[in-house]
Amino acid sequence: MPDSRGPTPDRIVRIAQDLLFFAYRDFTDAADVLLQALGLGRAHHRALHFVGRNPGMTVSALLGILRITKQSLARVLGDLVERGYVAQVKGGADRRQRLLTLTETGADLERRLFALQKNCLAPAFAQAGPDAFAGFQAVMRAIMDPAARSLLDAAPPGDETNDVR
Amino acid sequence: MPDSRGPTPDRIVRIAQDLLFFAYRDFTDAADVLLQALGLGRAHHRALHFVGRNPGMTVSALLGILRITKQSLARVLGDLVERGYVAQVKGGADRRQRLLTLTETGADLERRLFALQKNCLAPAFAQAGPDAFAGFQAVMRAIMDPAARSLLDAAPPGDETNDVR
DNA sequence: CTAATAAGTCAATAATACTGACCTATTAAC
DNA sequence: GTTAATAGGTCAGTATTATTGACTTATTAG
Repeated sequence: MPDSRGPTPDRIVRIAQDLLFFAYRDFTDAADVLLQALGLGRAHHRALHFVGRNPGMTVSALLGILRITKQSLARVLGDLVERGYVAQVKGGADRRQRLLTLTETGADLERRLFALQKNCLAPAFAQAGPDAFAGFQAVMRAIMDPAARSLLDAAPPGDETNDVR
Repeated sequence: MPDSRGPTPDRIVRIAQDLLFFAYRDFTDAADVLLQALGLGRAHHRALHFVGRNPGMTVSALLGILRITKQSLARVLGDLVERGYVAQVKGGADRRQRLLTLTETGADLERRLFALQKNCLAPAFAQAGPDAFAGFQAVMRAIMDPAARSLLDAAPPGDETNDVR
């Protein structure tokens, strides 16, 4: 008799491993041309992205998201501040904190990097359709650490300076 | 009047950036404990994974998938061969080729690493449901390079030694 | 006043990757 | 059959991103 069951659980996980590797590889590759032209790396892009998404965030919060050490972040953040992409201001409530924001130049760079990744992602979502995107979102959220999930839920909608209104 | 349109395209791309970062971060983290205990890194895991998925593949094919240089792969592959996880045999049709396969020890290690990632992924898929997985797959496939997509389609189903039959 | 916390810093090291140059064995093309 | 291209390997030097460990400065909290 034919096997009427769908793919086995292991098959599904195998497929997902491949999907995650290739999609992430090509997603991150998208911004590399611009980064390389500026002498920046992916670590800089990640920091720029999360500061842009969470203006006024603390250094600790950024460390928690990136899951790297303070010393690793120091180099990256130092570069970004030195080049005028990121600004640090003392916290109002807690003056030990250095709240991170993008400068205008930084926001501008982030938008250009965003545009490159949008070129990669937007056509994919358009082709797959809204239902597929909803499934994608549900799966990706379920894969990630619960802490990251609630972090996304708590995050402000963020500026949408790229949107045409 | 309320805005009846869904999220703007830019909003969707912003969300996807976060989803890709966090899901990939936690997916890759899952196998780290075992890798570290063995003194191996993620690069070793990636090589082991793709050789396991494509037994008898050429070195060139692996380089094309990983998108690293021959010299970078040399270290990783050298470690794996030296430790008896990967075997190289001369190609039959083209004897310049060194076809890559996992040894029994290598397949065993790969299964243990697989189990760790399965712990991360399988519950997520179970929770999200089969329709969500289909959407996830459609989106991830659309994100990746067409070459990678056809590579997945061409790939053999792979052994499923982990499956309970 | 003392503890803990937020952040920064110096130094050494590891993992992963790169460029460039060069070599061997084998296959393919003329 | 000589030549050119290909598959793979190797040596040397360097860059990026990350680590551990030790220590310092502000500032806040108990």
